[in-house]
Amino acid sequence: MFRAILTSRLQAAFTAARIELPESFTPNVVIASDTRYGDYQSNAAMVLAKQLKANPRALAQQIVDQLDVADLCEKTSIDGPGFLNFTLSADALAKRLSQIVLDDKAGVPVVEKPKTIVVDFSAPNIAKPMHVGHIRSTFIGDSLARVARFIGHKVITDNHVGDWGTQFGMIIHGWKTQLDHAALKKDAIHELVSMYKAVNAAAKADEAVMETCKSELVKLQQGNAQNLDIWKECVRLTLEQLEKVYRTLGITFDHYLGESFYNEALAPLVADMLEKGIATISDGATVVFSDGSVKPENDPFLIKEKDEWKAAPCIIRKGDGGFLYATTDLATIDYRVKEWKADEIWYVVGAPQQLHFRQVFATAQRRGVTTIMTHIAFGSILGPDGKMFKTRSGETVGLLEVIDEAIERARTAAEEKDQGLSDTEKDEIARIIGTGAVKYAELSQNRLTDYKFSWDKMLSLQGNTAPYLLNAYVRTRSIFRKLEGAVTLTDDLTITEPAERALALKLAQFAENTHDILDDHRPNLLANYLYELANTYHSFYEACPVLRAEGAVKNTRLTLCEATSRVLKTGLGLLGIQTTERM
RNA sequence: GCACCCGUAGCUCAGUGGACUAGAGCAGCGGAUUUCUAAUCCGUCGGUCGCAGGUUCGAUCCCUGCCGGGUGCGCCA
Repeated sequence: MFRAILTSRLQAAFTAARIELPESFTPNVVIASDTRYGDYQSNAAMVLAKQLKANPRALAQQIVDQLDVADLCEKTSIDGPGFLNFTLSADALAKRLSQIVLDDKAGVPVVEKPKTIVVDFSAPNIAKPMHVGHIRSTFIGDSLARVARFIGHKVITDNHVGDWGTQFGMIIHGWKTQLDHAALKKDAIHELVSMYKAVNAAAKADEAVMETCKSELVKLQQGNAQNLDIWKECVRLTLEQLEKVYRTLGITFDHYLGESFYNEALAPLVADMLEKGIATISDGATVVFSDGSVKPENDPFLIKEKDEWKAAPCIIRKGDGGFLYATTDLATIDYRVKEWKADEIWYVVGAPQQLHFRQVFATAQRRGVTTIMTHIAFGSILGPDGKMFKTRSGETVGLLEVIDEAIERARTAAEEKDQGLSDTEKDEIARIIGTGAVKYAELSQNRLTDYKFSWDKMLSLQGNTAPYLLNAYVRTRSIFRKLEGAVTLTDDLTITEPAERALALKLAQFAENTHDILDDHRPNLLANYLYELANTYHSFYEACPVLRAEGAVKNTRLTLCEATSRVLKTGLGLLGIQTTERM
């Protein structure tokens, strides 16, 4: 990576210039946002000057005098108040280009210290409607897992399905009284969900129904054979269908350890916490209170009410003996730490659950867990009216409906284009473009901002979308199909045209961009990068004929096409998006 | 009330470990095609980066306080 090399050269220059660096100071090099001054830049001299109370430009000059970057840069300059700007040489770019083409990771280095990372995402509930939030969790989690794995970490994906909870009281009651077996056979999830909704409504209206549901739940929890069988069947049917959905989306999990997997661990866990004094009994429930180790305003176990900080404990066992979400989460952490030796656990779960995770993480830490636990939060998907899309209101947007519609639109577009493809080919291309469009619509956005759900935007085939990126890829492949004769790609590269240079530079930056994604767990940085790359390639494509060129120029351009092809395929793959040779 | 997230162009959104004229897409307008796939490219129109202070040579970005929207806050998940 150019950025890493420049950083270490800068470091060497500080040493050579005998500038004493304060502790905690490391020179910082970034990709220039404005290429007029250079390709990479550093504000190290300015930051350091402030700390040393020196003149930034003079300090910058001292550094530049000792800086050895002749093999990389054609120009190094000091601009403005003391910025160091680096302009790469055409040779360095050409060399880098050949590395990208020869490397099976398109030039992305692996991390020095691989970690074991558990990624917890998707987590649909059995027999409860999937809400649109599952779209975000599923795509963001899958992409982050792919990126982490790609750069060398050991990644374990775990679908923590909601297969045990209060919804089963209603489901079992519904199963016994109003199940439509024919409908269940046809579409299990659909029938279970509509049954759940019907019973939910009935229970709200009629206290007696609610009581029956509760008693069915208690029977299930006590191990009643009939209820256990119904529960098992529900889980089996739902998982079967879910796997089909995941297959369509190209998403896989290493494990499906749902909530029920931890049932046996809950009672001992609570007992242990009571014994250790981490938990106490309060109003009949078992809870965890603040230990006063942090300031009240940062304490997840406190809440201010009328100028007074009051306890907001984490409940791990209800007064009636039942366990909760937090209890299961704590048991799950134990398992992941003990069995999988997780260094990190990532929870890709909506922002509203932030407080819950802060409590759970703090509790786990008190129990001695040192694994890094991160809540990778995301915002809500809003309806067209700008309000929350909520399942309770009845408005459910099925993930499958969205995907199907997207595939159909892509199919229509493929039909209109008519590239002389067979129906089977068109079907496959429509699937890739359709699912890719939906995934890209999600992943190209900052995960924290709420966004408005829009069919048109999600399914659009124009603008900053998956089809745009795929089209760039298709253009690279098309050239190689028409190429006659063999070419040794990496021989004799000569970068001269501005469009060639811009593309080579952009390609080189795939490495930095890929590594940056995990700094803040943001796949949209990769999406943005790929969009810029596709855009740069399209411009290059218009400006620089490839097949009509000759000699070293043709060779260079073909290498640029090949590198673009690889980076796009690899990068889209990290977003969970497949590529297609034609479209 | 307290905590967290968000507030950037008509619409939908990027961006920033503090710089130079704040970027895209869509929508609008004007161009480019006997094509290496136009699902493309080039140009143009469009913004006091919610408001007010502070730190700074310099703030959309950091700090404080407001305003607006959203979410969460003891026995749901």
